[in-house]
Amino acid sequence: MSDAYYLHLTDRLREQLKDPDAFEDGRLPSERVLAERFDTTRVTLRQALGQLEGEGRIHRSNRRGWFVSPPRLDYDPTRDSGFNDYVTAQGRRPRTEVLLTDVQAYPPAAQALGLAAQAPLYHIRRRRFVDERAVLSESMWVVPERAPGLLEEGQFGVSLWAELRGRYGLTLAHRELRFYSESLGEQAARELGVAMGSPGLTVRRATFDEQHRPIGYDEERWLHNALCITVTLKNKP
Amino acid sequence: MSDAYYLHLTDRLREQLKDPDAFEDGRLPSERVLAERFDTTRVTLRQALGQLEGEGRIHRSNRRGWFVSPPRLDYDPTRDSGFNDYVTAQGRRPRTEVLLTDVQAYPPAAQALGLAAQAPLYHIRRRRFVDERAVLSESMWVVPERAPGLLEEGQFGVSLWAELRGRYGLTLAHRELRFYSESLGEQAARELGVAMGSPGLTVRRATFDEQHRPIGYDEERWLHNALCITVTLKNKP
DNA sequence: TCATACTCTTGGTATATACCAGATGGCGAG
DNA sequence: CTCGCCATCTGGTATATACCAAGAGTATGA
Repeated sequence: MSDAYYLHLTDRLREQLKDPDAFEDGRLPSERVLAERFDTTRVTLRQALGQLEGEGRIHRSNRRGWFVSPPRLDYDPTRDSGFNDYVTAQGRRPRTEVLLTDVQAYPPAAQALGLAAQAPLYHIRRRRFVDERAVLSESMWVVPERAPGLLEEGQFGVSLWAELRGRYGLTLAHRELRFYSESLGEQAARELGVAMGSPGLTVRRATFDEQHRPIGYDEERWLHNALCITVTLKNKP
Repeated sequence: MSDAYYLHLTDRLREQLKDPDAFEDGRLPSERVLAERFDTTRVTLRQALGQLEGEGRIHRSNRRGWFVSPPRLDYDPTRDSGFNDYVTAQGRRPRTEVLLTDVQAYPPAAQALGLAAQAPLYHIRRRRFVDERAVLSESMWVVPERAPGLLEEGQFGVSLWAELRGRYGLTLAHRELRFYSESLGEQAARELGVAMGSPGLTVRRATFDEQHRPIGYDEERWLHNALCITVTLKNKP
């Protein structure tokens, strides 16, 4: 079906997107304007926009409009270099907001860490930005015994891992990562300012120290087109 | 907007999906039937189905219908255990089809391997099934000097890595992986029997031997809800 | 027997239209 | 000047309808 009309629209839009100055502020005209310009309906136009969204070329901010997507962020979840470090290293501007800190039990975290389901854990929920665009909503659970008093200090805006390493002398020796593609749920969508059901990428990570004792667990929800996961490794037995 | 009607539809469908025997052959009723049953239009119903598709609960086969999705396959791209091995290990039934073998230059592969852009490479294109559902379309490029005569034998249906290891004594010592979420293009969508633009997950992998000489490069296009990437690692410096 | 043609069913694409709900920015009151 | 309201933008949801194109199975004919 390469002759569907909406595919012609995607082609024409793709063409325009190549010129970075075509849209002021990286903002596309409204759906109504575009539909009229291409002499079609909003329904069909939205099909074309959805296609480009899937390709990672554009994204939308809930009820604000469509925008040209910047290049994906390279992200290596096997390293514990902080978000701020690798975003800055790629010439982008990072920002972090702490949404919530509390103590709670979270059975999936407990299970991944090999703890009792109702074991209380330090919980930190954050939202992270690249160039003022919210791209990541994450929750982190830390085993209290590994980092007593962690929540009291509250400088999580920087690097939580640096904190764990520097203040508590923890070594992250062992990691279990899982990632998969899944549309964003209601909470994550709200926090990232996108429509519920927008495509997303989930990263779950459990970390352990050298004695294989659990340190923490975290769940990250990314806008799907905001990142490219990169892993470099050698000599896996 | 948790009160949108289509979200009620997803809730009701989700409920029904919990009962594995609710749908014969894992097949959902047609869109027309469902729309009538829920007293709505196909347009709205498709919105609900799209939501469930994004969640990975159902999937569609092009113009055949909607189906309940089986559990995701666990996949560790850092290991070179063959597709057949880990699919079987998870109690599923693997199958592989070789679509094409030839010699061609592929600049992205060459770049990832540090070779001249027009360097000829062995090329193998395959399609892989789990329980007779096509879930993966992949292309593999191998440096001819590492595996002379590779294409002549033609037993790629089993494990290509085993072949490289056993017949050519190659050791996969170094890997560079990249993965990201991206909708499926025309070719991959056709080969997997899904609609173009369906959500997908792309894995790119460059492999090197102990002397850091390039061995091969491959690109995998997965149905997004068919897999969960799992990586376990220790003591990354 | 086997390939071909037809038919029915399915999802895929499209038009036209309407109203809802959140984001924004300007205007006016304090 | 600042705060809060409100008109006006935006995308989000929904109805009703029509036709197209590919899959699947059945009937048909050599």
